[in-house]
Amino acid sequence: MAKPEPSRQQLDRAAWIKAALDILAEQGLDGIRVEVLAKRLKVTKGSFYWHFKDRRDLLDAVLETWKDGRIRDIQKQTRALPGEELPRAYHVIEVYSANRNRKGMLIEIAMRDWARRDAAAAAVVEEVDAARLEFGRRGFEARGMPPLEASSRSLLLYAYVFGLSLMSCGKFDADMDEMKRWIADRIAR
Amino acid sequence: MAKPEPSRQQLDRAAWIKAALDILAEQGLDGIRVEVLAKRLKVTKGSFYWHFKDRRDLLDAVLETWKDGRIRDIQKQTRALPGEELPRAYHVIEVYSANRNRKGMLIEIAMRDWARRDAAAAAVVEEVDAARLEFGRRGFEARGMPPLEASSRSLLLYAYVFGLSLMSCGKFDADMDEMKRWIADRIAR
DNA sequence: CGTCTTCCATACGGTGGCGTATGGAAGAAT
DNA sequence: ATTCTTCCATACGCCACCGTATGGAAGACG
Repeated sequence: MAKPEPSRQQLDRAAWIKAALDILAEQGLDGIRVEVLAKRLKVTKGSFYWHFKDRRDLLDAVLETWKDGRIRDIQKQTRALPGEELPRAYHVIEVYSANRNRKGMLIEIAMRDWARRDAAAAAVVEEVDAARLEFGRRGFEARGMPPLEASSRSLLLYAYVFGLSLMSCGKFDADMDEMKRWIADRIAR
Repeated sequence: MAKPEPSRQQLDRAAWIKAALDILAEQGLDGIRVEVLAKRLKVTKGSFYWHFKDRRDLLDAVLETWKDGRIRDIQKQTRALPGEELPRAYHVIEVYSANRNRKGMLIEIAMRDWARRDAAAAAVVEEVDAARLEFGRRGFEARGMPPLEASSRSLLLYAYVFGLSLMSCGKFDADMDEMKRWIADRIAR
């Protein structure tokens, strides 16, 4: 009565997409192989080709799933702290530049590497980026900044955050936390 | 008398490495396939396995070649504009965020994607990043900034530059040039 | 002129991955 | 209980790629 399909653990498209996103974070696009996913899900590819037309079908589903999640995240953040634009900017920097949300950042990178070679992926990434930049721009404008400055700060914020995620700045400096705080102030204040 | 090997066009390791770097920019690490490179160089893999032990041998050579080139670039820039630290910072931003040097930026991304999966690549990227951050830090310190601020600005500069390269900011805003100038001022001034 | 070294071509076996075809198990429907 | 539908297993052909083995061309060298 509770679940719609409680009886036996059957795989659906969502399970394959989730596994594909895991691999995407671990190994990038070229790691998403049908037979590898099947082994990981402990089934055979007979199951895969039941739920998906082919590998490309899965990849498109992965793109859509990721895009929807990112857009939803933005909307959720917009509702979470209405009117509190400055803390929100710090929150974005904190979330994306920390080591938690590591898997999310790995997917971000893999997505952008994917976008270099695939038009569909490029379109999705562009859409997500545009939404984020617009979200940031509105936040800065709400604090009374002129449009150019607001757009610039928003671009600087996201470029910094993504750039930081692919600089292996492991042991550059022990004062990394203080540096990050200085930078956050420089971007948001 | 001029060239050491002028007689007939023979391939050496450098030719294979250059082709590998081309593919790396176009398709990423997984595009570097022995037989694909051979076809592109219009030879067979018999040649490849004469010059290289195996595919891994080529990949290591690619890493070394790229690292040496990046380090050399830094040293060249240090000599080019001695004492002119502020123009130098703007120059870095200009070179790395423009659409020229596109291939170089593509390799940067591919390199960092590679570093996620390969310890040797991670070590090389970390070395290059450390050198660049140190180069930037010295520039800001030479302008009289305290160490923490100099390090932070340097980190912000490179994170922004690399982040920008993987944001498909194609049509975000028509005033991209003005925004880039605003950001450059914010980072360097 | 013959031999040696350098460099590449050819041919082969092996692996991993894609997509298809077909059969079968197990619950749902009647 | 029989049939139908859903979901997965098995088996197959195909291709791309890796690495090896071996032969051969062409200049260097005596």
